[in-house]
Amino acid sequence: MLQSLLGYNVRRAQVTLARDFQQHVGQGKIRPVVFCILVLAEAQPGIAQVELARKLALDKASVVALIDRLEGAGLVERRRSTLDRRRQGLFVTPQGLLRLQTLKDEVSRHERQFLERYSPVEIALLVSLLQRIYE
Amino acid sequence: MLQSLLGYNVRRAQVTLARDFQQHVGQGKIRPVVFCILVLAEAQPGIAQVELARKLALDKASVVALIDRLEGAGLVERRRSTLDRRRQGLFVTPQGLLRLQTLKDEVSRHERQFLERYSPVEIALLVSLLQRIYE
DNA sequence: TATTGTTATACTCTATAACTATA
DNA sequence: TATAGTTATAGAGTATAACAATA
Repeated sequence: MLQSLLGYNVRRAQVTLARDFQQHVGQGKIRPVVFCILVLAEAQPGIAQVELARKLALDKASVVALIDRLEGAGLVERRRSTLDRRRQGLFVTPQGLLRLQTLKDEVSRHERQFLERYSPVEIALLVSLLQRIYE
Repeated sequence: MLQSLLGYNVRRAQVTLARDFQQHVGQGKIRPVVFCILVLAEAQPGIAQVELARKLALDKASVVALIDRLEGAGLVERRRSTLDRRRQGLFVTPQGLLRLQTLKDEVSRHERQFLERYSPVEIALLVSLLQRIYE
């Protein structure tokens, strides 16, 4: 009966993926959300923290704490925007880019373990069905 | 690029479902995990706490805390097994059964909001694809 | 007035480790 | 020795509220 609930199945899948991520990515020190921040900042240098919060469905205050640690580790830096001085654009440092490359490889290996269980069509389908939940 | 990651999509879906659950079930006081415990205890009266932990992918110590609160609210009770005196079987109280019925209705309404977005075939497919991740 | 970022704070959720009582 | 349950504890992860600076 539990197995028929969408919420139960999504939660079990999420827990499984999160634990495997922790075991195989960044020696357990990089969380999925932090990885996402790095990826987004690389794709869109100078991205605002509010926008990260929106894209990751977090409160902006939570994002601040995450970036504090990333900045402390020298992987990103904040730069005040000259156009809108309220904004602190986020940039991945050269060291961060290097680290990100390693992380991406680890994430790929981690994901592959699960993607292997599907055909390409099934993966595309699964992703698109999941997006219908949160989009 | 993030959108192509299985982990990202599952996480976003899970967060969306969990927030909606909190808004629509048990006045925000019942968490998904707690609901699951009630359902499992109803389906299998006297179920052991270790087994709940296993089925919900939690540590047994975490289950103890959850059941403490359920017991405090009078929704379940522990009864020492006479066959194996280490075991504390879990039983839903009459009051708990009443409450569970309400919760089930609320969960159904909550789930329906999302299930509406799919055809029956798609739902079955989504669930079966998700199970391949955690089974 | 609204928005960006920040700080301080508190709460929830979970695991770990060490323990007991039973087996 | 192993298992079921418990306690104490600590560490995450997050949100809320109040604030400063800027628009």
